[in-house]
Amino acid sequence: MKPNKISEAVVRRLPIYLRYLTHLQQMHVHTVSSQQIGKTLDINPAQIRKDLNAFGDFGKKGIGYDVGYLIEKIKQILKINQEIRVALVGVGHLGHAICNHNAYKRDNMRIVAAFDNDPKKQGETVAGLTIQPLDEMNQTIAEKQIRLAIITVPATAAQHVADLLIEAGIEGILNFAPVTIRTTQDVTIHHTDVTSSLQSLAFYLN
Amino acid sequence: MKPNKISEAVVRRLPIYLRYLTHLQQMHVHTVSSQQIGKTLDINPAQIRKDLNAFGDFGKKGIGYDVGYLIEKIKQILKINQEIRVALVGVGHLGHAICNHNAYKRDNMRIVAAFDNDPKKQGETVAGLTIQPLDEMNQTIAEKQIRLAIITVPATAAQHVADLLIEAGIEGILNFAPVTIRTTQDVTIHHTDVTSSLQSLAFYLN
DNA sequence: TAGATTGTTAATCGATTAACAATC
DNA sequence: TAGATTGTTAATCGATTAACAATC
Repeated sequence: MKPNKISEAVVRRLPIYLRYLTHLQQMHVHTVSSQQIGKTLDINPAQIRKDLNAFGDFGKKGIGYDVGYLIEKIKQILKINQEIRVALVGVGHLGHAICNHNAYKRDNMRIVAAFDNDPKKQGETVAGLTIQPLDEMNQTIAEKQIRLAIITVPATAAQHVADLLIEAGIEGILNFAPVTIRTTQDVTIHHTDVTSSLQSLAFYLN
Repeated sequence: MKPNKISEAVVRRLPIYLRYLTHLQQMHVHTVSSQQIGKTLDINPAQIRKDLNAFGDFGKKGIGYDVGYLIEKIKQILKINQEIRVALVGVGHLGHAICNHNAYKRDNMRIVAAFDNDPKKQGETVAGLTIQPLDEMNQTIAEKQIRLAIITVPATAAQHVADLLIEAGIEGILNFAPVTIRTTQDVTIHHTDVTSSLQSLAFYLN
């Protein structure tokens, strides 16, 4: 693996490659070219070759990429060749949906704890998990070796919840609350918000 | 409004600005500087001024931006100063959550139709909407003047559903299915996928 | 060998940021 | 006036793409 610094754009494309390669594997396709990947995913083939080559020489000139080998390599790069345990905070409609979706899928990102500050929800289960109060976060995150967190609380609570999570040692956060979360710590925070996404779509209306 | 071409990066930031400005308005703040916005949203102030200035001279030198005025301007730019009607296809856990969330919010992006190809779901209601079969899509989209669509069906069905929506005259699609949707038509397609987002987060684990 | 495709450089393109005159 | 802040240019930085030698 070449240790040049990797841009976020590349990191965001890797899961997209992985998803398509996994699909190819299920179709029993053993080899694929950057051109074929590019055509399917609407990405420039040179871009794909450059992205992959930043981590090593995975392809064969004149042949292409071995699907199974490339899947393994990308999983290594993304560090998802091991189970990554995830906590979810805020079991509203969206949190509920994400928990169920995750339980149904079989991949290495596993939600193993769910928290909510509503006493009425605490003790109930979602996707097989008992909903816990926020003050159990520290202990549970340590005990279960949870490294990532998903925030699906209202905007007003999001920063506070993030602070608690970071304090508890979480290394990355995926935030669905419509607010920008900030931190001085070395924690990666990705934002995603349905409303903002829809609003930016509206810009392109004729 | 200056007619230079606007990059997608800018369009994605506009809703973020709008969100914060709306917050300021609720706090009865009347004026704000690019520096203040930048500090809160973790965005370079020069970036913010440049983004906004691409659409007109909205600020006052030495003073800053009038919050209410800027909100109106951004809404105009995003074309959300009118109600935009949205269809949702695929009423699973996620589709359900998005419908409920949208019904609860009071903004101008309104989900007014929900479709699912499962006969058991058809006729049931979600967030006050009767779930309809896919073959009613064409008529409903025309009648209700629906312009955007949210896809929350499984990956295997997503491209087909997108083709139907585009055929029905939809102008933009927000796709939550873990697959890249392609089209030859002039339709904007944005992708968002929880699994991919989590996977890219994992890259930054120590 | 001929055709295909990678790895990689160089060129291009675009986005971000610094800096400052204008001006409130 | 002095301080603050925009609008905007120029500089910088980074990402994408074209092109092609290497080679399977």
